[in-house]
Amino acid sequence: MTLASEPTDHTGYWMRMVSNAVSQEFARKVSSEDVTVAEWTFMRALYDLEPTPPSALAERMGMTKGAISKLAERLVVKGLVERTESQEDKRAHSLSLTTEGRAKIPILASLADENDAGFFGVLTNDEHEALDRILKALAERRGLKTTPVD
Amino acid sequence: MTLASEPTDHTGYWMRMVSNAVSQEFARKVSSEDVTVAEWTFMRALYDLEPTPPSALAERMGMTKGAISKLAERLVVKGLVERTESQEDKRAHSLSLTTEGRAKIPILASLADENDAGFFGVLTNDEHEALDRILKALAERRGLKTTPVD
DNA sequence: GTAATTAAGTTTCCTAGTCAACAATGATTT
DNA sequence: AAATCATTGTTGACTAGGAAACTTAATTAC
Repeated sequence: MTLASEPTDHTGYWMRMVSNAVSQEFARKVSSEDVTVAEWTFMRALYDLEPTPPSALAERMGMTKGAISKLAERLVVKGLVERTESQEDKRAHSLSLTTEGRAKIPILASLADENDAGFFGVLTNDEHEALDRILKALAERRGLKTTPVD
Repeated sequence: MTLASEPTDHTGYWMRMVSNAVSQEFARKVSSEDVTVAEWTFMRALYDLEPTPPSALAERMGMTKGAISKLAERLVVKGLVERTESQEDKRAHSLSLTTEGRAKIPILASLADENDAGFFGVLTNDEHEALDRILKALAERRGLKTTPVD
């Protein structure tokens, strides 16, 4: 017997290898639009939810409120997101995409489509379908829910 | 038609969600041994290669030499890794596990085994085998090679 | 109706990477 | 043998996120 199992014996090893590669390739693509993957994830969530308080984004993205606060600030500085003060609750505010931010959504979305199609295009249809099915089953059975950022 | 595809339409989305969950769970487990995932990956690579120059680890782990330099330093401080000056080349040195570091390998390896088995244990054998097969095919066909850290 | 508690966001400090500049040494050219 | 060029590893400036302290405002308890 050996003292230590091989890392390559683990599904998690291959999972991370592939996942990192997809993300890195996507990061490279979105950087052409001067946006990071986290920023895209944020904007895409906002597109579905706007106007929404930062706390909802934190929940959805599985990030701390501190991280969301800084991420939002970066996007405000870039002119892609704007804050609106709440009248009922003076502590709170809501976030929305600016016109410029909203205009970027379809562009970034098609980069995301392209990236996924390109990366997983080396699989046969059967393989691709099986992979999707198994990943979704895993997420379901393990009760995963937050939108992955990195 | 919609302006933007759903993130959940992408295989990469589910991939990241699952991969992040495995990593986070593993990070929690290894922290009980006062080690980070990057540190474990480093030590496990060293276990196979020692004594080896930092540059080889950087290559294997897909990290910059700067990152490796700092990671090695942290492990030296923890007493898990040691440096040996090279005689032929005064710029170079090689890294090895200390006795203490080597003693941790089987412990951490079994945490890794446990983590993988536990996480993917919700899959049927057929699903698990299919997942492994497809991930390896993907890595192969896309020419991926570095040991994933995070 | 005031005090204590809870909630929303921000800020500070910390960790862990990248990238690029660097010092020191070694290799190559001429 | 000197000058140039390449390589090894470290350092410093910067980025991005987490944890927890903090500020301000709202809610609850009494």
